Amino acid sequence: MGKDSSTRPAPPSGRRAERNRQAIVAAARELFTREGFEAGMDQIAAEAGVSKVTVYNHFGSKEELFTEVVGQAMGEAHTTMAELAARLAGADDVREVLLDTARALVEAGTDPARLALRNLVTGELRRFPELGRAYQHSGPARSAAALGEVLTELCARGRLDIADVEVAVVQFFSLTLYPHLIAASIGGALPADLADRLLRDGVELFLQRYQAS
Amino acid sequence: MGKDSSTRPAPPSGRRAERNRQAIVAAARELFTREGFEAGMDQIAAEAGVSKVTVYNHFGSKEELFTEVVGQAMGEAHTTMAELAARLAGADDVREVLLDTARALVEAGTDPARLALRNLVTGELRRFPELGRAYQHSGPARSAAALGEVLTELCARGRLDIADVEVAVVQFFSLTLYPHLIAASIGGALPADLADRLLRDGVELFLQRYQAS
DNA sequence: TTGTTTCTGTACTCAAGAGTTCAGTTGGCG
DNA sequence: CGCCAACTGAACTCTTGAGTACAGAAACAA
Repeated sequence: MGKDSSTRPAPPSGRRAERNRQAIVAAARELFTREGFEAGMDQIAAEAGVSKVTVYNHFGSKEELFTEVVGQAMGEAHTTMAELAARLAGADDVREVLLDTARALVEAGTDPARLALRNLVTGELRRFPELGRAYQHSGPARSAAALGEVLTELCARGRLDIADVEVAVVQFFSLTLYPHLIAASIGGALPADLADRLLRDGVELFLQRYQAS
Repeated sequence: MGKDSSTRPAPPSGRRAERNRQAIVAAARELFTREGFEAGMDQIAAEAGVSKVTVYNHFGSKEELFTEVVGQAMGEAHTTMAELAARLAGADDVREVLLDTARALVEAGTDPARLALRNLVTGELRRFPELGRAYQHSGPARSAAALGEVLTELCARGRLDIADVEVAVVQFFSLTLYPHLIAASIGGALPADLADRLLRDGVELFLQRYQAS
């Protein structure tokens, strides 16, 4: 009967509505990554070229909008790693491809927009506890799983010899990507030359341990 | 001449004032780490058992108080690493001591209060850009330098053989501490058994590469 | 003791920003 | 065309929290 008081009116639909929705999320993403969660709804609405009321028609609250933004960014993040893993799986020269993978991983992982979002999630963990878990699950965890499968595959094909794949996966991330994330988490960045040595040496270290003899 | 309009009245001095100052910083630290920068000044004053006005007599603003809290925590953080490095320097059995060092490092680095503060700094980077640099400089950078010296020393004594000490230092941190920091930065924690394998295996990996032959 | 500094408690100002209201407009679908 | 859902814009409410004012009490120093 009539309107359910616990259900808010369905979000707008239609051509225009869809356009607006996209614009809002894009604007929100832009502003959140640039100014943090402090970015104002008025500001976001303005940037999206839309009235504030429209924003609230699409997303019931700021929290909801933020969740949408972060959620959207996650899918993209994992895509990268999935592609990398695919390329790695068919490798002939493991060293070569592992180096490429590491390079691409670092490049993707140090993209300023992505880093800003990462740090944003970190900072708003208290406000969005679920978001941390979601981020973990649909980002890092899936990437780790993907890399794990590939490493297992490479073991089966006799290119690598890894006793504890779970550990090896973490080590690979640790030796390549993590130093950058750590630096970025306090607003810094690794000097280019150190980053380069770290990358080469990291892959070397990894192979020295796990390359099939 | 009288009072300089650009200079605020000197902070209170005296026995009682000192006691209060301590209490305020302690309370602020407690509340900031527990509730983030959103913790209210009223709340802090109450926790310190002091009037809000008193807080403002000692620290001109919330920003100032926050800076004081973080600054204070930094000194302590480095102390740990300095001690570890000292113990490591005189090592006979490098493997053994390296393992201990790693264990202690992880233990210290995963202390909830410290992690909370780390993540807090990450989240407030936009508000306090200097703080990131200060944190970097007086925490990680000093610790890295300390470990670097020790590794160099161990090379000189023929226990290790490291070509690029700067890289080796980062690798050591990466293989032991960083996975924990990364997990914590999105609100997670490594499963105990994985953490354990990671630690042992990390040290092994490190030694396999750098132990003098 | 006496004078000064510091502290208390309460009540206040002020600014910012989330979310709402509403009367009126516009885009798009049948 | 003609209707309705979606949108505008501007003014408005409410909450929250930083920082202040002030008059009186307590500590402390000389």
